[in-house]
Amino acid sequence: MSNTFARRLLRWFDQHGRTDLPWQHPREAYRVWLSEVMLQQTQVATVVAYFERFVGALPTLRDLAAADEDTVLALWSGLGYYRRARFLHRAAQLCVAQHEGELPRELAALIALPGIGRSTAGAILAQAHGLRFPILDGNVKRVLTRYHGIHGDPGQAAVEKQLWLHAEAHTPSARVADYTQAIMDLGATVCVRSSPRCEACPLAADCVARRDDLTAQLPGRKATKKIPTRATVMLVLRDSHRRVLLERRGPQGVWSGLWSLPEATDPDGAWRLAQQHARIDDAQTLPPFTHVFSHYRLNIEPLLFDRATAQHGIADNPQLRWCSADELNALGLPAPVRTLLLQINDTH
DNA sequence: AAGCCGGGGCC
DNA sequence: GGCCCAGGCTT
Repeated sequence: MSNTFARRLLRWFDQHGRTDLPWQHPREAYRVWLSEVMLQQTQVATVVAYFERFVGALPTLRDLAAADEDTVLALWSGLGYYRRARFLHRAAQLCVAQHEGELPRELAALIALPGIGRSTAGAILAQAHGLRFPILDGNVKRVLTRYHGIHGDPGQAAVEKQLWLHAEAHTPSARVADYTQAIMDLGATVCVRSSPRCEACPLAADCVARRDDLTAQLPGRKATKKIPTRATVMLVLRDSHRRVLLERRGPQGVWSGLWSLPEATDPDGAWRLAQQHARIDDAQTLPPFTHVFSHYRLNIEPLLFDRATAQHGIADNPQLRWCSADELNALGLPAPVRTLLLQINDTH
């Protein structure tokens, strides 16, 4: 094999690669796909428990396709980027309708499914089927920008195009599944963002960043932009049975499709809204807290309306429901809302 | 090309 | 508090 890059990487993988990840046993398409989607912008250590719970509840693609959306979102709750779960669900249903209940084995057909881009499609083909397709995720971008000494933000189209060419050139035709895992493992455990362990790297001998002492500069970072702050009042309407009123969020915006607390822009609006849903006597202001998203920070002021009496007609609205603490577990809730409700249940 | 979409871990 | 992480979709 003239491909010394892949050969060195595979030799390293045989000694130091990760072989105990749950989606490697068995390494089949549905599990690889699920892991890839969960791992989009979420770290391995966080994903493992979610993955095992998810495949425990929905072991096959057909199980996923047949599940209702609340079940899928509940299994996803806490992972974030909930659109990923909705795409996953829809893609599974498309596979049942169009591909005999299996993921297609063609790149274009995979990319045509919602939530699967070129890199995720490549990972599925390479890992599950041993087909020679490159991937280009955050780990591979870091390894390649350093190895080839490529400057600039890897998110820029021109830089990314260059990286795809390198990724393609390095991918071997044998042991593709192991190679794909190997280059991700190298990025995750050796060629890490800060203080990479170059002394342990099989590619160090001809790595440009290593040679020129540029590992701290590469990969280039995009200019940081400051994020705005928004505010909201969250209504905790609780009845005499300690059930809380939840409202399903719409299809647009953050937390789409999740069950959350009714919201108002200010305390006056909160009172008006609360009175539409229930008869109430008093409100208790709870400590405000901040939740940070990637693109803005949200100041949350919780307002507890205890011993509320539901107005008639609420039960007829499918977007509203009174929930006991037990029922919360079966629903997809935003992480800060889940945390808030657990705290209130403990202390009030 | 830029904006949108969560949450957790780490320093 | 800033930054990053097995990205992809929409505008």
